[in-house]
Amino acid sequence: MNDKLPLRRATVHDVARQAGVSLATVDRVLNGRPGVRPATAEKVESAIAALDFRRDLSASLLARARDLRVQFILPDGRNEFMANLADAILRRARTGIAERLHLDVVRVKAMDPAALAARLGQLDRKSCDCAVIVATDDEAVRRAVDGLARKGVAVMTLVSDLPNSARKMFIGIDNVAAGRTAASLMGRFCGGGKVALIAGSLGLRDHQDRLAGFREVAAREFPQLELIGPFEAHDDRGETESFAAGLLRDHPDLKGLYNMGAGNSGLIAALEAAGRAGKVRVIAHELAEPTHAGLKSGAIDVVLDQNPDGEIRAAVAGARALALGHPVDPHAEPIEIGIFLRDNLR
Amino acid sequence: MNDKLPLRRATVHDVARQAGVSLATVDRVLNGRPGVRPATAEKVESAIAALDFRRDLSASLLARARDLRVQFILPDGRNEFMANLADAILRRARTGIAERLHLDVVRVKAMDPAALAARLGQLDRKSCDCAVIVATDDEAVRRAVDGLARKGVAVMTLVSDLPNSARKMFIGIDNVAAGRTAASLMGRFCGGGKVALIAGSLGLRDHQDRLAGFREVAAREFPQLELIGPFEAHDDRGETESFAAGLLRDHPDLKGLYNMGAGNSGLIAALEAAGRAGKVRVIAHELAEPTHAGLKSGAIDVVLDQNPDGEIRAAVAGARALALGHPVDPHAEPIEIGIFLRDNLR
DNA sequence: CCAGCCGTGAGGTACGTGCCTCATGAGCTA
DNA sequence: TAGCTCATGAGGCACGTACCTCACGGCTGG
Repeated sequence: MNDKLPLRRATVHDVARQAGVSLATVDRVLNGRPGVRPATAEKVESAIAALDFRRDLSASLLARARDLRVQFILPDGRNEFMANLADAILRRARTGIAERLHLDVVRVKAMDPAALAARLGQLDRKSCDCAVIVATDDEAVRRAVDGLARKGVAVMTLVSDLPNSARKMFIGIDNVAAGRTAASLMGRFCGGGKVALIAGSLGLRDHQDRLAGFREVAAREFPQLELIGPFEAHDDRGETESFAAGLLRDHPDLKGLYNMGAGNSGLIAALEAAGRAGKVRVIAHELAEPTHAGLKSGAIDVVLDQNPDGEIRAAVAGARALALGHPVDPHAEPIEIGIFLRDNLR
Repeated sequence: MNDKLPLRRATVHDVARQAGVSLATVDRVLNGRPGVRPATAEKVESAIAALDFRRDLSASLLARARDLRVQFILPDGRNEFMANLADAILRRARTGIAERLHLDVVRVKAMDPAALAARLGQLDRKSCDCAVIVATDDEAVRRAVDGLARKGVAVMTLVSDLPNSARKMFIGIDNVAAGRTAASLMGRFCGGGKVALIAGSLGLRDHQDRLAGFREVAAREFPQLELIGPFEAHDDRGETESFAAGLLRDHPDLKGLYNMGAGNSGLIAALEAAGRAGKVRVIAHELAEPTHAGLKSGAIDVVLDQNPDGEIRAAVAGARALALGHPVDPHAEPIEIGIFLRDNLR
């Protein structure tokens, strides 16, 4: 009989009783509605603390009778990683529907800050609780993010961050660590010799970070490596292919190649055309169709990956926390760097 | 006005109307209660399909007014990985309380099938919706699992599976792939030479699998490696230390060492005592305190890891699916093999 | 002194599902 | 044909929270 009481979770009713106020007042405090004297609010807060009350998520979502709406904004283009990210979102959306979670994806022109800012401007509180963007580091985007925050829409950055803005959270890997890891593996695989570095664009924060990490470890632990580059191939298949072809021609003794950006299918094509696939140690990023094939064939040795499903999971968890008004650490969800060889392909 | 209708999710009421039956009948079908003619059930099923109805999780949990109770049973002892797993469960339990999720952990004597079976026998429907166990491959355990299933308690295996039992699901990494990965890295790091293999026990399925994977790739891709062992050190720190010490003494030319089991602090101690830390390539399993330290100091080169938080997340998701009667693929949640070097330590 | 505002209490409905009881009618058996 | 079982309908309460209206008393300013 009374043995069930200690097992029961505290409810708003318990809080009201404990605080000596009415249910309505507890409700006002809990949901930040006006009309409560600070002293009264204080009583409620301490009752909440004393009872260890936590709002019941199920009931809460049910009572609002409204989905949590999360709007993802990704760059468009032929970038396989972004396509995988979009797929992961759609997958999550299917199971999310049972948890009152409505996920939506739009693509905007890649590397076009104005397009991203404009799309952000169209969002509002009614249609969207949280926007998740792959940020371009730009003033217009920063202003759009801050504007949205003022309108009450939480903004989260994904993959690429936007510091000094009103974004509530960043989800992504530590790209400096990824660069360090690449250097560490490359150093042990090659021993010494020439290693070429290719980036998408040095204007992208994540590529910059990878480069910095690689250089740091290469200099400290593998001084016998001779670094060539970095070069920019703009995440483009064709450009990467022709560039890599030239590199292989000019350096018959090339031992290793680290591609920090996309365009890996071009890279593989160049290696195969030169008959050097499997002879040059290659480290690339993002496990997508081309890199998967490259690992299998032996043209690529290692792929460093940020798991799209994991990132989406973290983003959704963050969005939910933000929407429910929980306090959130901007970098609370460290995404693990996936390392793939031919032998642990998923 | 009517623009909201297409946006609304279907409810049981909609299903009832569409199927031309009452709410009660829909409820009977949904919850597998008796008293529905097959033909009628069929009508309900097709209405569900037509409307794409999914039971609202929030409402469902709320209505049961009852937590989902998940009982974890882990081996006891000084195994750091199991301790980390227990910590991960407690962490998850704290946030789970808001989602009507009650997680509990008990430890039973390690490598003692009878103890595990006995503990399983104490569970029942009332106190537990789902049991999650690190299985020992044994007949008594298998019988206990099957008995529990008959009592209506779902059983899930974690880390180490129990095939040919009534367990509904297995959560863990692909240990054969882990072994292959270890061999692939070891081969590239060493080039050739003597590599020693240490397991906890060859009676453990996961260690067996790792061994098989390692041998497969070593034989195929790195025939110049000379494999020594496998030896059994029973996941014990002291035993591993003395054994490794002997190994290092007997083989001054030892190039690599793959420890498939626990006891890594002993391994590191032996390496340091012999002055060979950093000179022998070492690959170990599970990122815990000793292996973390080993990576940092350079005594260990690579740690293959199964992320405890990820495994618990998958286990909880699976438990929820099982409890709600969703169909579940026994191996639906592939856990990624984490690969850690000094450079991407979390 | 009264109008007006503010803080608060009281009580209700709704969200979608789970689970219960009771009634009804159809089909079966003896 | 009485009595039975079984499939189904009808309806209601509960879960814990969100959000609404209305009322009441105290306080303030003019």
